[in-house]
Amino acid sequence: MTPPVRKRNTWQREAVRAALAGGDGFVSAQRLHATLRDSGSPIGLATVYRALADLTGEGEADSLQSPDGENLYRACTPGQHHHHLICRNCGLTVEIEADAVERWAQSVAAEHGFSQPNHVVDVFGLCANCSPPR
Amino acid sequence: MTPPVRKRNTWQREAVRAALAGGDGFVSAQRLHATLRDSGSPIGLATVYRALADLTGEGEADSLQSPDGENLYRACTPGQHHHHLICRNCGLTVEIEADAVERWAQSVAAEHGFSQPNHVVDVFGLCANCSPPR
DNA sequence: GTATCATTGATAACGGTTCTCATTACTGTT
DNA sequence: AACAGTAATGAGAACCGTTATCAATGATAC
Repeated sequence: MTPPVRKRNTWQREAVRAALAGGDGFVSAQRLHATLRDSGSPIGLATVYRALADLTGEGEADSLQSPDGENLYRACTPGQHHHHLICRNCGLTVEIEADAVERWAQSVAAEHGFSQPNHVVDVFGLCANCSPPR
Repeated sequence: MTPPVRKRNTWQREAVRAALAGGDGFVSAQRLHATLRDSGSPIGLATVYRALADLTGEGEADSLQSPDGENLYRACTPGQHHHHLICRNCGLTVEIEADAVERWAQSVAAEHGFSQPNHVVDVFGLCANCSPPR
């Protein structure tokens, strides 16, 4: 029914996907753009934003808000839902299991008559390396 | 040692505190400013931001980021740590106990060598009134 | 090859927040 | 009560991340 042409394959989109997959922790769109530019890609900033939004929508990337209002992105196994432990100094990210929290969010929401719970559960801290010596 | 003059009492600061205490759910700084202005206060926007930042720092207000990047504020009993269940349609807010989550965040952080966990745990959803009929 | 139309990218616009700096006014002292 | 010192204020500019605009480009179907 729907014509086969929905999304076109462009090297730009692929470059963003690759750059995201290559990175370790969460990256901001701007940082990703800078990285790509430094690697020689003449990709535009707007395109990076668009690609990231698409990837997030398709479940190929995970996004979250840093405490200072930036949107951060990270490659992510599709469809899988999990949370993160992020070092607020170096950006190191650990994916964490949160089944318990998952259930808790659901039940707490239901308990108060809320539907479609969209929880935000992320822990920012200092990783072992970045923790103060004492 | 430190001179007794640290913070001055101004009607502006008090007005912000009062407006915050009067409100029900979370409010954005801009909305709070508009409300104050509508009530006749000639208070400036920058001052509202400063007052909110101060109140948050002193633990008299709670702040969180809405999913679209705004900072929201709410009066809060000092020193008490809790989380929120927020209706993403009407803004209704319910304070929720999260002892379990609290402990979970601590242990998960410690488990991975992280210190000073600063967790973000908030649940956005649709309250009973705003939920779709079916 | 050609036509179509999603995608791109430079730049402008936008919205929230912070900064600047001259002015105001709270505070402790005289 | 008047004063001096100095936080605090406020209008507007500056900032920063993000989104919209729109002409040019190029991937895809035929």
